[in-house]
Parts: sequence; C-alpha cells; structure tokens
Amino acid sequence: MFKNMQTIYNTLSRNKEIFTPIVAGQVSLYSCGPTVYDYYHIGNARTFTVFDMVTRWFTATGYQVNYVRNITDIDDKIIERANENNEPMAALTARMTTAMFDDSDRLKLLRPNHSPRATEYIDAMLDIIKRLEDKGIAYRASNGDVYYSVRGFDGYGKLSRKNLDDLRAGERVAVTTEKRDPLDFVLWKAAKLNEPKWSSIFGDGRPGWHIECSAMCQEVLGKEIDIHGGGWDLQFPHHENEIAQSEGANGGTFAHYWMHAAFLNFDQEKMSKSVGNFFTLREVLNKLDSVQGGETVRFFLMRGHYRSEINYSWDTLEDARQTLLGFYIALNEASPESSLKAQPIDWSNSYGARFRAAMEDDFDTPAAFAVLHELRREINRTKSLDLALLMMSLAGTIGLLQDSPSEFIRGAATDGAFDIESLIAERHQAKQDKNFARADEIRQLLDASGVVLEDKPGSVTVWRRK
RNA sequence: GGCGGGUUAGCAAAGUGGUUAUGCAGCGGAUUGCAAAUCCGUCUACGUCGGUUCGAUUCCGGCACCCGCCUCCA
Repeated sequence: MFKNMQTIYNTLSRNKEIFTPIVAGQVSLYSCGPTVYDYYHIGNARTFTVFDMVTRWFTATGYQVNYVRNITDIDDKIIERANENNEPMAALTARMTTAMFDDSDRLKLLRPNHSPRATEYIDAMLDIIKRLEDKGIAYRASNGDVYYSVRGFDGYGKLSRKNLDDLRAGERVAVTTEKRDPLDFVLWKAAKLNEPKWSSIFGDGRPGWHIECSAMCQEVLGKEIDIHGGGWDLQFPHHENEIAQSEGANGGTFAHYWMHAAFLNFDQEKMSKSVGNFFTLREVLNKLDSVQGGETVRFFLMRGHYRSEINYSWDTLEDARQTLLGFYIALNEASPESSLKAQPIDWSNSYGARFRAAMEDDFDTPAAFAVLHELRREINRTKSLDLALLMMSLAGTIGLLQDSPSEFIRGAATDGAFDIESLIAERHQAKQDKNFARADEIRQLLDASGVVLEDKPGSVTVWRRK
C-alpha cells in the first residue's frame, strides 16, 4: 500500500537513497537516549524531537514503527553525581528518569515503544562480551578490565570514515598500558571500591558505555535493525564502537541506516554539559507560556533540517512562537467554536502531495513548513474548514498543531490583574458612545499585560496573547 | 595533524545548472473610528578567486573564515 520513495541520509554512502526496510511496512528504530544523572538540555531535546518526528512520519505514512530509546542508568557520571548528592544511585536515576519523561511530555514527544534501562540488560552485555572474547576480539587485561580490540575488527572506522592509523597520529588519549592498542575501548570495567558492581565470568565489575547500547538494541529490536540514530557527537566513537561490538559478535549488518541529528548551538558553539553553556529543557519551558511553550520549542527545533545546526537564542525562539501563533490564528479563524480533529489525509491533494514530497526527501521539515504556510494563506483567504482540517492533519503527522486553537492563542492566564471580559464589554460601550479615548486606553492597558484585542465583524471582540 | 560539516538577503532557514522557496521584520496599499488579525503588492541573497558551460548561488578546483569529531558528550 505504501510505495512512494523514501530517502534517508545514509552516513555510510553519503548519498540519498531509497529507504528500504528489512521487513516491508515495518521500521525498527533505535536512538541513543539520555544518561540520567541530570535534567536534559535542549540540545538533547533536539535529538529526541528529530527521532520523534521520524517515528511519527513513518507511522503517518503507513509503517509500523518500533521505536526504542534507551536509558543509560549506570555510568561514571551517575556514580559521581550520586556521590556528590549523597544519594543512592538508584534514587538518582529513578528521579531523573521521571523528570526525563515529564520534560518529554511537555515537548509532546511520544513515549518510545520501549525505553530499556541499561542495568536490566547486564546479562545480555556479558553474553556479547563473552562471544567477542571467544572470537578473539575482546581480551582481559591484567587490571581486570575487558577491552575490545579494534584491530580485530576489519570494519572499524567505516561509519565515521576514520582509519586507525590516522587516529593514532592524533592520539590524545592517555595511553593505558593495559591496552594493546590505545584505541581499544573498555567493555567491562573491573569493580572499584564503593562502586556498583555485578558479578560475571570476567570478575566483579560494571559494563562500559558502548556495550550497553549494543545489548539493549539487540535484545529489544534484534541483531539487525533499520535505523540507528543519535546526535552527531555519538558517531565516533560511540556508534563506531557499537558497530564493532554488534557486528563483531553477530556478523551481518547491525544497522542499515544511520541518522545523526546536528547540534543545537548557543553563541555559535555546541551546547554541552561539559562546556557548561547549556540550558535545560525545563529551564527554557519554565520561561515560556505554559500553554504555548512546549509546542513552541518543538516547532523551533524542527524549523531547521535535522542535519543542519541551529542556533538557540531567545529571539529565534520568539520568532518560532510568532510563526506558530500565526498557524493557530488561522485555524481559530476558520473554526472559532469547534475544536478540530486530525483527519485521514488525501495525499493526492496538491498540498498533501508537496508536503509529503518534502518529508520524503530526507525529512525536509523546512520545505514541508513552506507548504503549510501556503495552506495557511489559503485558509485565511477562504476560511475553508476543509483546508483548516487538512493543515492541522498534515502538521499532525509530525506532532504539531494538535492543540485547541482558541486555547493556544490565548495562552496561559495573563499576569495582569484584569477581568478581560468586563474590560472588553466596557470598551464596547465606550466605542458605542464614541468615547474612543477610553476604548484605546483599555486596549493599551491590556496590551501592556500581553493581551491583544481584535475587533471582528459584527461588534465581536476577541482577545489573544501577544 | 587526521576526518567531517558549513558560509544564502536585517534575522531565521530550504533549495535549484536558466523560471517566486518559506517565515519573521521593513516598506506601500486594502480593511479598521484608530488598531490588531488578514489579504494584495514590494525591497534587501547565495564567502572569495578561478574553471567547466550558451548560462552557476547550484558542478569542479584553489583560498579565507566558522563549527564539530578524534577525551565523557545529543
């Protein structure tokens, strides 16, 4: 039933190609999730939003998507933070996992089909490590760690197009004498004092970071998946290492397509926790209107193509909000009373066809939005309910414009201590009395507290948030 | 040093070998008591130097600048 072309940027080939799933009509998607030691920042939010968009789009066009986003709940940073907080590690990760889902709900992210936690897959990790050891591409070091031997896997570097000798030339990693090659990475870390540990045939210890994703992906989705995603910074070494581990242990092709979301920058620089120039999503949302904020951030994050870096600033966020508001105003004008519900889409429609063509060209959301803007103009011209339904249905395929227009445009309660309706009534009377000075005074009063009045035909005045 | 990405009008952001991207802002007009919203119209582009071509922002090469990865990182 679904025959149209899909192209996905494939970082292995550098070319756009026709997307061909392993099983017709189904998409298995694994995206690296957060390490739950703190609230996540809006850079993380971008990546999550990208894969939420991908999931929704595939679903909207007839695929059955199995979307997995893991939760890393064992890691150096978690241990460190738990110690700092004097809090049990499990309490910290539980708290941050809950916060992560709360924040994600506010961003209107769909819950992934599965959100596996690393600590629940230790056995699967150990099993992979054992198989790698059996194949001679993992080895036990004298300090009790188990390492992956990058020289033992032919394809090492194929994703990030790095070669081992170049990497050696620029080596900046402190060389551990335990490693046979400086680029070998740890699969199993020998237990240390006061750190969580699991017993294993390799001795007590805990897993390295990279093996966690290989194991969770394999256990939940299988040894071969359609799409693997994450942020650009994960391409090397994390994803390269995942390939080395999974293909090293299982053979075959681990992931058929790799999608990497570009960075969200601040002051033209990558936003990251290690640099400290980051804003948490909840911090940003708390500064925005509680009704409009979530979708504003979501829309802002999708205004750039997922492979292009975008810059976060208050101005670009506000620009996104104004634009989004314009869509909702058009919907509200077309359907002031009833709330709209997304409908099945007629893709042969000119707008639908072009929106779809844009999305199928490697998820070109900016081009898709251009089509929505055309629709918006036509809706404003005609007040067509059908077109309004089409616009919100199209936008709905990627999780936008699903709120009640009348509620969205008004936003949360205003901070001014005004009875807006009675002021509107008073202004209406003033206008009838030709007392325009008072009428304007009322409008300015409300405007100062962020409420805009609009006079409609038939002596109707409506208000919305500025 | 190795590898990768980028440079589009005031800002944001797509895309294309020749024909309007788009949004926000600006300007002119319609509408309005005045506004707002909306509609109509409209001005600012493709880093730089060469090459290929009838024609390049778009392909190729050099250069400059910016960013990222190579260390935990979305």
